[in-house]
Parts: sequence; C-alpha cells; structure tokens
Amino acid sequence: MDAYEQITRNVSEVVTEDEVRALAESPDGKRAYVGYEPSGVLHIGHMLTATKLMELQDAGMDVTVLLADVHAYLNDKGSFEEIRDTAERMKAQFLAYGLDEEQTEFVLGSEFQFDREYVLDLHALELNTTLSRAERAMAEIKGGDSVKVSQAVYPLMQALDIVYLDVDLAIGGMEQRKVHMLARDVLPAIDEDAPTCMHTPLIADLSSGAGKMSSSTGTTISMEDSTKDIEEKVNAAFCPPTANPDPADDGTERENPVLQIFEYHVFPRFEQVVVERPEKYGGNLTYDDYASLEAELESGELHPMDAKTALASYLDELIAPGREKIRAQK
RNA sequence: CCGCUCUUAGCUCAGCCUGGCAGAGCAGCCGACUGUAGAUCGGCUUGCCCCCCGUUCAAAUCGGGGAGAGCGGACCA
Repeated sequence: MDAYEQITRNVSEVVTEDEVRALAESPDGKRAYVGYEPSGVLHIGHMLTATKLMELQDAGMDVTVLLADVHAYLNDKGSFEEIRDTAERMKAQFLAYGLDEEQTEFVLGSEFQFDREYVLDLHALELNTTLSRAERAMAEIKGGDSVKVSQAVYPLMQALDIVYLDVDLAIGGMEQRKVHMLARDVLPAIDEDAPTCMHTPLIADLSSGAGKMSSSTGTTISMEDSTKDIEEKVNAAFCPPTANPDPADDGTERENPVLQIFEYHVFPRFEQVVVERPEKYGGNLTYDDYASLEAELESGELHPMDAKTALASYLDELIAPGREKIRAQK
C-alpha cells in the first residue's frame, strides 16, 4: 500500500486530493490534527478518528490532538472547570487506545486561544463571516437547543487553530466538513492558506442502522462499557445479512453498523480477524481483510450472529486498556 | 424597549374556549417467531402538564406575577 492509500484509507472525503497527494510525497514530519471537545469518556466516535490518526502516524506523520476546552465551553458543555478536568483524563484514554506517545502532542485550547494575536485574528475572521454562514457550519455539532453567539465564534476558532497549531492536514468526522469548508473559505481573507482536510465516515446508529450513532440518544459504545455491556449492545444491533440494507419503512436510508465497525474500527487495528463459530455451523472462519468478511456475510456463509460475537470480542479487546485507565482514574 | 405566539411522556403534539381520574402517535421495554438484529404479532411502561401566587369542593384548564424559546415591530440624533 503506498503512502497516499494508507493516508486516505477509510475516509469519506479528501479535500483536496491533489493537496493530500502532495503531502503523501513526504509524510515524515508533516502534522495532522483533530480537535475534540473534552468529555469524560471516549466513545466510538472519538475512537474512529483516533484510528485514523494512528494510521497517519504509521505513515510517518506527527499528530496534534487538540483538547478543545474553550470550544466545549463556547458550545454550552458546562463550566470551564468541569471541562478542563475531563481533558486530562481524555488524554490518558487516547494513549491507552493506542496513539503513539512519542508522535502525539496534546494541546489544551486555552493554552494559546487567549493570546492577543490569536484574538485579533479571530476578530478579523468574524468580520469576514456572516452569522448565517457560521450557524450553518455549526448545524451538525452544536449542543444546546438554541443558537448562541458563542457558537458562531466556535467554527472560526477551529479555522484559526489550524493556523496556530501549524497543521498540514485537518482530520474530522463528516459532521466537521462544513466547519472545514468555512475555514477554507475564510482563512485566505487573513492571508493564510486554505487547510487540507479529510473526513472520516460517521457510524450509523447501532440499533436502527439509520442516521449517525448518537452519544446522547440511542446506543453508543464507549470505553467504560464492560465486556458484557459490549456483548449486549452489539447483539442488539441492527444487522441484516448485507452491506446495503433496504431503507426503513419511512424511507430513511440504513447502513449495517456491524459491518461498519468491522471496517472502520477492527480491520485497521488487526491483521486478521477470526470468527469463532460452533462446529455445528461449520467451525471457525478467518478473514485477512474487511472485503472478504463483507462478501461472506452477503453470501450467507457468515451468519450475522457469528459476526456479532466476533465483533464484540474484538471491540472488547480494543477498549480493554482504556477501560482499565478509567477504573484507575476513579 | 414594545407586541404576538409557544412551553404537557424520551420526541412530535392533542386536551385548555366550556374546571371534574393525564391523552395519542412515534420511541422504549418484555415476550412469540426467526440460529442475530430488523419486520410482523401479543403485552407493558412512561409525567415537576415550565415556576410561583391566587380563585375554587376541585386547576394542565380560570386570574395575576415570573422564566425560557420563537417571531414581528420600534429606536437608528
């Protein structure tokens, strides 16, 4: 696999391909970043972008993880003290999940976002952005039930972070794409380069296969889940024997979240996946890549229940170190 | 600053006029059927009716005050 393929593996969107190809020419020392609002416990959404960061590290890139305490505050996620408290725990969980400590720099937003120069640049961006544009950019990520002025400032700070953290490649889930597009539009207004971005897919809701897995409603897999929690959640997941389920009765598109998790969480971290299967159903199955697993689920050779059992076991293995960390933190 | 509308189950809302057991759809949960889930069928759960004060035998419902949300207007020397 060449560097470009490795860097863009499993992403939904590359902006722009030419820019990433240029990065892939000499990835060593290039800097990628993701910003996260601190939350007490890593969930599967955090882990998805973290997996991508690990792949970028394997390709030779350095990684900055922004623990976006100021952003979380602006997004109505609680008091500053509470938020900063969780940031440190989050860092430990990322390391436990597998980010390389040598190649990862953790930065707290408040370390540089109050600098005079930063704030002046921020105001310059504000001057170049309409409220409705900022609001649209935030549509997918805002917390709370009404739009605050702080939430209009939020995406502009993300744009500036890319400049101040000296980032070559901005990573985020697909919910971040409008923010990143805003950054590409507005940064040239202060004579900065439009950032190169890649967006990871969003995992569908575990129980319905529709929309995106939400941390607030529905079922989410997080680092504090016990082995039993994971088994129960995965077993309850929507999983027709196909990668392309029929739409729901009301017409909404559905995905197969079990396959998605195999594709985006398990195969990037394991060379080989062994599905343990009772003798009466034919014994164990072994897969070296995601495509062959999907094909056999589709053909009926692999039964969804056996796939689920295997998925729960691999997920548990991925989460176990972080789970230990969380227990130690309490 | 002024005016109008809204606030009831996890969600969308009905009920308010004309006071009398707190409702529906969806979601959720439990079973049946499937070697998973979903679909289907059967059953079940769910409440600070935004808050306070008042009227009344009795208030989600009527009156007063307040809060939050949405919309409009005014001001622009």
